[in-house]
Amino acid sequence: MFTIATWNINSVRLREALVARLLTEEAPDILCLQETKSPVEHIPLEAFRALGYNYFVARGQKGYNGVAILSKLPIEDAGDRDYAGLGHARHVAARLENGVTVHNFYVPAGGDIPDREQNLKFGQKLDFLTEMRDVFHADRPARAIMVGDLNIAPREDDVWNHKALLKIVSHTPVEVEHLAAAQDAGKWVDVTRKDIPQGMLYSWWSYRARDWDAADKGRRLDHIWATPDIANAGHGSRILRPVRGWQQPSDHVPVLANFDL
DNA sequence: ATGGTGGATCCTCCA
Repeated sequence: MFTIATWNINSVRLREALVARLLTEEAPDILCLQETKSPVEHIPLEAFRALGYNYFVARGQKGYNGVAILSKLPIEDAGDRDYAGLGHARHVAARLENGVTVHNFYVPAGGDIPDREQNLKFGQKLDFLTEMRDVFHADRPARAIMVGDLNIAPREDDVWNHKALLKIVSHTPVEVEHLAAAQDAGKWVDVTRKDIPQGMLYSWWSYRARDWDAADKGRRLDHIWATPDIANAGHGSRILRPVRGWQQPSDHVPVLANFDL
């Protein structure tokens, strides 16, 4: 059995101590980070190595984006793809010794206006999702897990108020449709919702709320999916809401799942 | 309806 976690850290250099705290308290075998906001060579690895995370695969750039995979289990670099040709570090993959491939994604947020005619970034988000669909369709993944900040809350119970968010980027029908097409193309199973089918689930709360905990205007933007051949091995999903209350937190919290593989 | 916060870097962009 191994545990995998995904967390949009919003600067791994600023929050090195928070990463170390998660690794100490939860000890996932694999931690996938997004928004590292750092060139790979400047990611602080010593504290993570000291905790047993001796394996590391990442892509980065200065100031923006960036994805990394820290692992206690041996992994090898399984490449990346520049989805939508943006030149951003938003995807990296790793392979475990048992043959499982882990994809770590950071889907573009998409700006504020949900219209590709008025907002270039929204179109780029849709194009990114369309290319995910096409890649999964052309080469159907097997024995694969895909995690990350997908920047879409697909279900009505993945947001604090479905009706109020229908025109808010991250929950518009067109985004949900594009995400569903990518999910369907790979036959991906939403492991978090397989394990927790009922009830409101959030993994992100805005920095802009006066009191994020009391207002509780959250969204489930961070996901763990698996291909059908291994999806039933996934269990014990959880979202670590208290992490949002840590000192100088990320606006996202870790999402975890176990796999009996 | 609006503005609210946070991070990195450049003198503003992105979320």
